[in-house]
Amino acid sequence: MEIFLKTVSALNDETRILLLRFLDEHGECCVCDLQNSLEMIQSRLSRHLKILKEAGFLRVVRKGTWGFYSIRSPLDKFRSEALEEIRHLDIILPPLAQSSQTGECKIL
Amino acid sequence: MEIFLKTVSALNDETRILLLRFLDEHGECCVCDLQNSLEMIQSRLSRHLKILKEAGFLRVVRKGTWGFYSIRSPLDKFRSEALEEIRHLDIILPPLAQSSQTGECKIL
DNA sequence: TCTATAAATCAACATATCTTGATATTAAAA
DNA sequence: TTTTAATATCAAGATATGTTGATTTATAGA
Repeated sequence: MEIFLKTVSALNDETRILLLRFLDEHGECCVCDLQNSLEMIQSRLSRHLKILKEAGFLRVVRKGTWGFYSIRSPLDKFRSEALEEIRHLDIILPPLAQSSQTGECKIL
Repeated sequence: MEIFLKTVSALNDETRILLLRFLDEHGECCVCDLQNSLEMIQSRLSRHLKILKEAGFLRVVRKGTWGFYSIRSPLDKFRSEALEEIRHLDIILPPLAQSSQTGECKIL
């Protein structure tokens, strides 16, 4: 029950749905690219990434001070059904701002 | 997005998960049987039934002053996946108290 | 070691959701 | 028509969740 509720409550937020959709579309992203792309302040983003990770949707790979988040794979049946559902929502996805690659990443 | 969020937020509550599981197990039930079976006060039950109905999980048939709730059928893919998930949670289901049939239904 | 950057966590406030008890609505029965 | 039973809705308080700005942690580089 707890795990199911954790999974469901992770889905129960517009910001997190957008995050899942964005990572599904663009693949692995570092936090600062997500900040730039989604114009979201850092603490907010970090919070939602953590919730999605702990609900089993995301994985993180750390490289130095950077954190790279991506959709966990494989997802179990229910989570991948949920993701499939999210794929079909009509969400306006902002483009990926790859400031991490251009070296212009100076948040704040 | 709105519909998906409504569906998900309907699932995001232990009481409603129990209700779905109970109705899935026992089939159509009237509100007062649910009250007796689940030992839940009336306003609380009524609220959760409404949320589940408006999220597309339940249907109601009225017969006089009675309301009979059941799992809506057919459910779309995501909702039936969710229900399937709920079926496999280990929830202790109270037995169905059919006070409506024995005529002993006098709530409060 | 000292500094700077990326990311996580904390504290305070705002908003949403759940619970309960009280009241309103509706339909059947007297 | 009046009463009663079943259900729905409302109002108030308690708890949970989201947002922001400030602080902390951790790592790379000077």
